Amino acid sequence: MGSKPVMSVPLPTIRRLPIYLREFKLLRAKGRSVVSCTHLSEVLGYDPTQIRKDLAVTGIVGRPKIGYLVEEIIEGIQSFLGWDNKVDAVLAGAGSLGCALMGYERLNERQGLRILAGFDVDKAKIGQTINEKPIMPLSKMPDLIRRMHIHIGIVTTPVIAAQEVVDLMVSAGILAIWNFTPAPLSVPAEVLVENVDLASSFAVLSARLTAVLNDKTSTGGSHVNINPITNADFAQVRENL
Amino acid sequence: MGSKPVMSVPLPTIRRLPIYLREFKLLRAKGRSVVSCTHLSEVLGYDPTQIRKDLAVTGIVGRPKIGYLVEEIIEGIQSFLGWDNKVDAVLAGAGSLGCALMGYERLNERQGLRILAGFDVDKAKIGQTINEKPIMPLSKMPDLIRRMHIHIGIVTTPVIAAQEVVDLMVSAGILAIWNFTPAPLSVPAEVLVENVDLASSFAVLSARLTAVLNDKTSTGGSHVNINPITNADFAQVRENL
DNA sequence: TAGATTGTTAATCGATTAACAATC
DNA sequence: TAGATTGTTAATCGATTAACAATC
Repeated sequence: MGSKPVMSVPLPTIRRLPIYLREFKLLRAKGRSVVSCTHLSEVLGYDPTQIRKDLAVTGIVGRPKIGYLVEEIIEGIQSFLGWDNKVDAVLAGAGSLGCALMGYERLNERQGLRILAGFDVDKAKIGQTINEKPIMPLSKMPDLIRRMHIHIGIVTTPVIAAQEVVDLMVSAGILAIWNFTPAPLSVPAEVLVENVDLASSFAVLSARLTAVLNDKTSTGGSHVNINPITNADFAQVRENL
Repeated sequence: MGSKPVMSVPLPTIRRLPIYLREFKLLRAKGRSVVSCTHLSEVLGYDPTQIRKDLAVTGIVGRPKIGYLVEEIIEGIQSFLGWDNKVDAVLAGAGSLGCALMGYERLNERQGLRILAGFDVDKAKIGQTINEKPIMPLSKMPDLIRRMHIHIGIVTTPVIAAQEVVDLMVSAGILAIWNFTPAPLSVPAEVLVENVDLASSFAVLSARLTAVLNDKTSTGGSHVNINPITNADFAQVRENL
């Protein structure tokens, strides 16, 4: 409750908190009850001062010479992130990614995100259950959101359907959208959107790898496989089965 | 070829390039042949100056009064990212997320990432094919990486297996790792790692939503559903099937 | 031409890192 | 106590935004 307004907390800090949290839980499992930033810094590769600043947003204070109490800082991070209470969500688009998320128990156990149901327009999917969660017709979604006061909507539809589905979610009262499609969603100012953009992530890997490989070839380095694989190569892959 | 060394290009810029690329392709499909930053700015919500700076890294120059040639800038972005050539990858961990990625044709069509095969230790999965790509025993992975000069490894294993699998990949010659597990991987300095961390992404949504909801309650705002749903609620969900 | 739009240089903003006093 | 570690203030670094001359 005494924590700072979240808007003033740097986004990079928020993104790092789950990484600290995981490490603290790992250390707790190993029986450690106190941990110093020095130690965390070695494991995670972050600057110790940055770690202190990051952890400070939770309101938890460490002890000079000792470090942070593992149990206390775990509670603090979870409370800051809202992961100490279960929160309900709906998911739209029961394709392979959507179903993977519905079956992903860690979201529930660690992050407190409980996906109540998936929604789809595909008759073949409707009626199935994934991880005990039903897949229902999309037409039923707004009513469920309203009746259960659900705040979080997860979008794993084909990109073409994303905006339409989001409009449905928003008008039914959804406040936060976790968007797994590449569509740039338009929502009212008060609705939060967090994008998981695989293309953006892959771009980083790809651009840096391209630069590395170009460097190697231009400096006459080792052999680089520029050409696509041949049919013969593919036959070899199958052979290995 | 004339492009700047990628290390000097800001990471946020690289992450935005695929977003521009998608928009340019959309505009091309609509028959547009030139686009201005002003227009892009309206659609994507970025500052026009930022868009100009971002696009400049590709080496493509726009025309004053006109804007960018759609076809030219598409080529430029793709070339900068290395998406104009197919690149081969292997995937370790054929769980639901791994299989979703193997079946995700857009990675191949848009980003030029061709996943040749998936690897797993589960006998039940080995021998299956996803999207015409075989799932093979993990023990065969290093040999395939070596023989086909594969540079990219995708890690979708359980977190416990991640480091071990990455070690296998690295010693077989993998140069870049796309990590979908929450494990902080340790690799030699020359190996690139890009993490897709669902927990970090959800943390942003979650922390902001928590802050919003706390605000609402403390200012005596509208009803907020704090309590977990009841069994009766769940019965209602099922009823809707 | 006039005006829209570009690329670039300078100013601002925000996050990271360094320096250091406080403290158990 | 002495030394390790904290929290905070100041300095640095990097990204975004503003200002403006160049140009089709």
